[in-house]
Formats: sequence, C-alpha cells, structure tokens
Amino acid sequence: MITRTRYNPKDIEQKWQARWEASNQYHAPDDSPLPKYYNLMMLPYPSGDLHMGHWYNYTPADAFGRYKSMNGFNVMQPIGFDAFGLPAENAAIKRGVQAHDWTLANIERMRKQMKIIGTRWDWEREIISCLPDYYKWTQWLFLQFYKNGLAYHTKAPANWCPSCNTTLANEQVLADGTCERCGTRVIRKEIEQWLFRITKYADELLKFDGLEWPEKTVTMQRNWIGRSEGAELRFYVDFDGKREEVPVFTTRPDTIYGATFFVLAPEHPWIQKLTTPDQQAAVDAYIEQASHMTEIERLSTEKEKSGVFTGGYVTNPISGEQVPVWVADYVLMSYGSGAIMGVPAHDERDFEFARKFGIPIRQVVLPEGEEPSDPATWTEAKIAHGRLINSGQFDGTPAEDALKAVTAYAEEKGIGEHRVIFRLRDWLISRQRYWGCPIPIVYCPEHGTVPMPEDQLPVILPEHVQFKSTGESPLRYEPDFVNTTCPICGGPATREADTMDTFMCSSWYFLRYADPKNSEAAWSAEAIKRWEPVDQYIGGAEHATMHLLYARFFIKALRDMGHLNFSEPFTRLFHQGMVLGPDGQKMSKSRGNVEAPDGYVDKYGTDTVRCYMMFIGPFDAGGSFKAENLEGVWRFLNRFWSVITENWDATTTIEDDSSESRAIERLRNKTIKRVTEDVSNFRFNTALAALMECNNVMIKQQNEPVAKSAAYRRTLETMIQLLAPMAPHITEELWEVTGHPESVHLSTWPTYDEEKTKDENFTLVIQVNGKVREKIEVPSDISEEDVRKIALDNPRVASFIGENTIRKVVYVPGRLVNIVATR
RNA sequence: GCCGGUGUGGCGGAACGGUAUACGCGUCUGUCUCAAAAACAGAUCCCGCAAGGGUUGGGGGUUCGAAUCUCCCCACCGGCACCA
Repeated sequence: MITRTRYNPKDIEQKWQARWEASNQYHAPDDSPLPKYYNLMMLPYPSGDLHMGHWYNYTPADAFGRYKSMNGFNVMQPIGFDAFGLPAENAAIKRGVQAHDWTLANIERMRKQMKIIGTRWDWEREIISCLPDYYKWTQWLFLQFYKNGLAYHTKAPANWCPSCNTTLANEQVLADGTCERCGTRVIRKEIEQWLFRITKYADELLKFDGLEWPEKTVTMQRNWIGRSEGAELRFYVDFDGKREEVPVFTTRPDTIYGATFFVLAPEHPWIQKLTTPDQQAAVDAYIEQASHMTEIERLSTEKEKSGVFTGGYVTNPISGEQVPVWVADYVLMSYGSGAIMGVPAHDERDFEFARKFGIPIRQVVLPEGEEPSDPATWTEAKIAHGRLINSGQFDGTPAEDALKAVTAYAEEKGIGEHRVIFRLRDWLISRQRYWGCPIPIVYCPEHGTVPMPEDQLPVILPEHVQFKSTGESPLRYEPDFVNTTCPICGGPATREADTMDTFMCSSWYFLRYADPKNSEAAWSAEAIKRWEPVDQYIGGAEHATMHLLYARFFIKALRDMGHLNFSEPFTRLFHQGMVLGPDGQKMSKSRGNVEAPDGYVDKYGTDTVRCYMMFIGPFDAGGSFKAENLEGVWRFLNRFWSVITENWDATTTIEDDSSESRAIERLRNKTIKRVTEDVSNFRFNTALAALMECNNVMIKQQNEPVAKSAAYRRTLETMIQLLAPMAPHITEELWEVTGHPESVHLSTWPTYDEEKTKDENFTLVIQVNGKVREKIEVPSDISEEDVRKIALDNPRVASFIGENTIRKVVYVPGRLVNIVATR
C-alpha cells in the first residue's frame, strides 16, 4: 500500500517539469534508430502573453505527440517564435522601447508561460525568426528565388494601408476592403515592390494528392487559386490601315456571336486610343471617379453597374462585326487582359450592364429543350450551354462541341487560342516596415538592382532606430543602413529599405527545425532527409490561403532549384477550433469576455486545464470556455489519484479466473481500444470520457474482493499510461509511486487483445415493428434459433404482436432482433 | 449571390444504418457537519397515476429499422465575392 496523500498538482508539476528539463527527455536525437515522427504546431507570434487559444492549440497537439512517442516513434516536436511583425513596431512607437528589445523580452516571458503547459517541446531546436542566425537564411532564400527568376521588382498598383503605412498582400485585405491587421480602409497605390512568382506554380498548387488535409482547406485553396479554362480572343481596330489587337479572355468562346459590346477596365491603356473627342470628357470623368473609388465604395455599389461609352469601336474577329467600346469598373485590370467581350444574353453581369445602358441583347445559345425567344422579355441571362444559333457558320453546333469548335477556329485563323488563367496573383512580399527581414538588395546608380553576394549575408537589421510618430518605417532614415556600397563596383549605393512580409519567415521555419544550428547552410541534406516532410501539422484555419499556400509554394520552388527532394511540406494537417468566451462569443477585450489560463492553472494545475481543453468537445470544433466545467475534470483527476494511491498493491498477483476478474480485464482491454482509437483520431473528448468511465467502475469495485486481483492492479497501471498523453504530470507521479523507475512517457503504449474486449453477455433488444419492447441479458455466443425462441416466447413481445401475422424476423447478432408483424 | 460546415436534454457534448441523450456540468434529495464548503451516495429528456406515447431545426423519401443515407426548406457559423 501507498501512504495516502492528497493530489497536489503544484508540487507534482514543478517537480516533473524540472526533471524533464534536466534529463532533456524531449529532445529528438538525430541518431535514433526509431522511426521519426515530425509533430509540428504553428509557431506563435511573441505577443507577450499566452492565452487560451495557445493552450487550446498546443495541449491536444502535445497529447498527440506524446501518444506517438509512446508508440515507438522518435517524435520531433519543435517550437519557436515568428518574431518579426507589426505589433513590435507599434509597441515601439507607443511606448518608446525598441522593437528588438520588446520582442525578446516577450519571448522570454512567453517561454516561461509555455513551459507551464508541460508540453514535450524540443527546446534545443528553438528558432527565433528575428535573430540574424535565422534571418540570414531567409535572405539567402530570397536570393535563390531571385536568381531563379521567381522574385522580381516592379512598379505596380498595390494594396496600401494608410494607417500601417505599408503595402499588403491580397490575402491580407479583408473582403470588406479593410486591412486585416488594423481595419483601416485599404487604398490602391502605385509603388515599386518585390513580388514572388507564385503564379508559376498555380497548376501544381491545385494538386493535393497524398495529402490528408481538411476538405475545407483544400477547397479554399482551390477557390483562391481559381483556375479558369477558356480562350483568349483578339478583337482589333484598324488605325489608319494599321491593325492593332485587343485581347479578351472568355470562358465562353461559344458565345462570341452574342458580343454586342466591349468593355475595358478603367486602367486599360487602350482607352485613350479609342475615345472619340466628343466622349473624352465623359470618359476622363469616369476614370477619375473610378480611381478615387475605394474598395468599400465599389462594394457598396455592387449591384449597380456603371460605365461610359468611349465613342470607339472594335471588330469582332470571328463575326467581323463592329461593337461599341465602353469603360466600366466591373472589369478588373488585374484579371485576364483587363478587357472583356460583353455578351449580355449569356452572362449575368453583361446582361445587367446592357439593360442599364440600352445595349442590344442577342441570343446565340439555345439551351436544351427551349425555343428561341425575345431577349427583351427575359429577366436574366441564359447561362446554360446549348446549341448555337445566330452564329453564322457555327449555327447548329451542339452544346458539347461549341466551346472547342470556336476555339479551334480561332486558333486556325490566328486570332486566339485556348487558355487557362488563374485568380491567384503573384505574392507581394515588400513591406514598408522596419521590423522585418531586410531584403538583401542594393541599388547602384551604375549597376542597378544588385543582389547581395551570399557570403556577405546577413544584411543586419539595426536593433536600435528612431521611430517616426507617423508610423512610417524608420529604416529608410537610417543612414548607416541605407547608405552602402555596390557589391559589384564598390561605389556608393542605396540599400533596399523595405523588409519582407513575415510570411516569408514562416514559409520555411519547419525546414530549419531539422537543422537549427547549422551556420554553414540553411539546412543540410541529411537533416532534411531525416526529418522532412512534417508528418502532422496542427494550427488555425485562418492560415488556409496564406501561410499554408506560401509554404507549399516554397517547397515546390526549392525542389525545382535542387535544394529539396520532396514536394509537399505537410502530409497531415489539422485545424483546431476556436476557444470562445463563456458567452459563446469570440474572446476580445472590448467584449470583456477574455479568460486567461494563468488563474486556472494556479487553482487546479496544468493537468486539469489541459484535460479540460480536450474535454470541451471535438478538437476541430472549439467551444466556449466555461470555468465551472473545469470542476468536473478536477474531480476526475482527484478520483483518479485516489483510486490508484488507495488501491495500489504491487504484491497483488492473484490471477484468479472469477467473472469479476474477467470483467475488469475486459474493461481494461476495452478502454485501451477506445482511448487508442480516439487519441489517434484527435478525439480527445471521448478518450477522456472512456477513461472517466473506466475510473468510475474501478471506484465502484475498490472495496470488492476483485480489487485484490492482478487484473485490477494491471488496470490501474494501464489507466496511468492511457491518461499520460493528456495529463503528463499526474501520471508521471503515479507511475513513479507505483514503482516504475522510468518515465511513463518513455513506457510503451498498452495494447489490447480484441478477443478480450468482447462481452460474455449482451443485452438483447427485442423490437416489434422497430419499437423496443423488451431487453434480455443473453450470452454472447447465443445462436439465432435461441434468440428467435426467446423473442417469440416472451409474453410481453407476444402481447405486442397480438393477432398480427409475423412477416419477417431480422436478427442483428450481438444487438437486437426485430419482429415485423402486420395484419 | 457562390462554395463549405453545423443544427441532439437546462448547458458542453456521446452514439459502425440497430437500445438516442455515453461522459461531464448544472439542478434536486440524502450522508457527513453546530453550520457551510468540499467530499461521498442516489435521482435527473418530455407527457402520463399507470399501461403507454412522444422526442435529434422543419417537411418528404429509401429501409424491417434513420440523429446517421437521400431530396427540399429554415437557421446559424466560416470562406469567397463584379474573376469574364
């Protein structure tokens, strides 16, 4: 017997965390003979305090890593900090501290808080993206992209946040046209900037073969990439006998004869060429107005089409017809060619536009089973495909051939071709910010844009700068940084003062974890071969179209450059849900429903908070944080503690074959099965429920003779192991107390015997016409004849059958029998 | 508008097409206590004295049998949003 003690989480947790750290138990060695398992969670931004969301992400993810480790894997579970970014800069401006100091102090604080979670992180592999030994390689990667033509510098309209004073990637502008970070209205601004040619990989990024990713995320990425198949067709104008072409992209080349107008985006370079003198003023006014329009205003007038006639005409290359050219802001310069053919009969938007401006509508497609009708009577465009009419030589072409026929004709005549385009735009990585990774580029009056030689990396970001109250990047006013010499000629030159989007840092950090201390290279081939790709990635769904897309792009590009030999970074992906406040609303300071974990850890200990996080509900569903529900988990852990400490007796070895003993052994096997299946599928809530049930039975039996059996003792032991991933400290203590010299986390996950999970008896449910009428305990190996006999002989059952004739008897072995009886 | 997801007691949530409501919270009753808390024991979907009947957002279908499959509708959540 063990001397009875009370469960005291504080002492236990401190004790074990110290021991784990001292023994470096969670370092994943590079030379282990065990198969590797790379269990990754998204690295945090060092905001300064760990909140419930962090706990909700890390706790189940850690339980999974521990489970894998107990199953014989060399689990690598690293952590680090995504340490560049705007909040540090804002804090610097607001509080007069340096972003560098603020960030490192936050990391220090967070690291302490993170250790309290009791997570099996391999701190030896920690990376901090804002330190030169990391960002040196981010810069090196930039140079590789540059050398391979995947990074380019250009002046182009960009999303500009006037409050953050920086450009934003498309992915960082919200649907309502505001800045993702500060909510300010984003405007468009022409600016010199660096872009990454992610569009080159658009097609490959659409493939998700072999990935176990949430269907939702795959769909979101597919939609974001937005592949469209169609044709480019070139309309033309003859200027003084000289023919010039204006291409359009269309997914419906079959409707070419229905093009009754032509539209240019307000930024289209052809507008001035086509505008007639009498329309000049109107066109100028329209363009002026469109350029001042913010995204929000465009959206608010979403339903109402606007536009202006240029007075000019272009010729339809297939029908030879001249069509009027309009300018309208529903055509986007950034998609396709910035020009469209308007086919009002068969496109909703064109229909609306033609209706508003009195442009003729001509039907050229006849959907299956319809007769031609007067478009003036229509209330909407006919989108459906069909047989072509009013289409000259194409008349009568059936729906299935129409697209190909027109495209083939255009190709033959040299006036167009089949084409695939994407909604995905190139990734804008320039940020007009200070606290980011410097772009290793120098501008020389003599040699232009010059990449820094690799052996001169890193380009060091100054740690102390003078902040501007405007929020403007102080970096461009740092003479020591900006003024430099040209790597080619040694003459005076200017350094690029923009820094990189922080998504650059997080697009490759999971590679660095494999070889975090390498000072010769970003990684070694051996390290990559050993650890990559990531087996399991766990993090928020908000990164579906940003981080997760950029990282995939990085890996594919680096593969093609010869730096890697795999194509997908994350084999399995899981998105945890969101923890909400007690009111079911998103936690926010303004709502006043923010719950910090610290107080609860103080009161109940880490293990209770961990288990509670997993017990709230399905891991991908999230849920409300309700403090009163912690009580239940707390009681469970206390009962767990006492049932083991009060009943543990290592000397009990009675292998009796009583039915009670067999029942306990069955419970043990069943529980192993349930917990194993649940944990491996991230169903921690039901795994804990299974353990609670098992615990409840053990408590019920503790004063019975069976508590002296070996089966009972074994079950106590098994329970400790099964709970270990979720509650690593209490189980470690109990494992020690029950006489095991080695850490429970280094023990081998218990296995079960399928035979021993089977009940000796079961409750036979007898239904009459699908309704439950009787329940009888019967032996599991009962024959069907016996079941039928029992069922039909049962007086209650008989009374429900009454005068009716038995039509059918359905027997589901081990469960129920259903007697179908009608008149 | 388009795409995806969800809808089960007072609450969080369980249920290979087969006993709906496991596990936990809360509530009620009891034990202990001068008392309270904690702990422990029991009860707890609805109607009905009972027999019985009803119940998984609403309506239909498939099936011996549907929370589960299928169709339509409603509500909520997430994503995209004039992408030609």
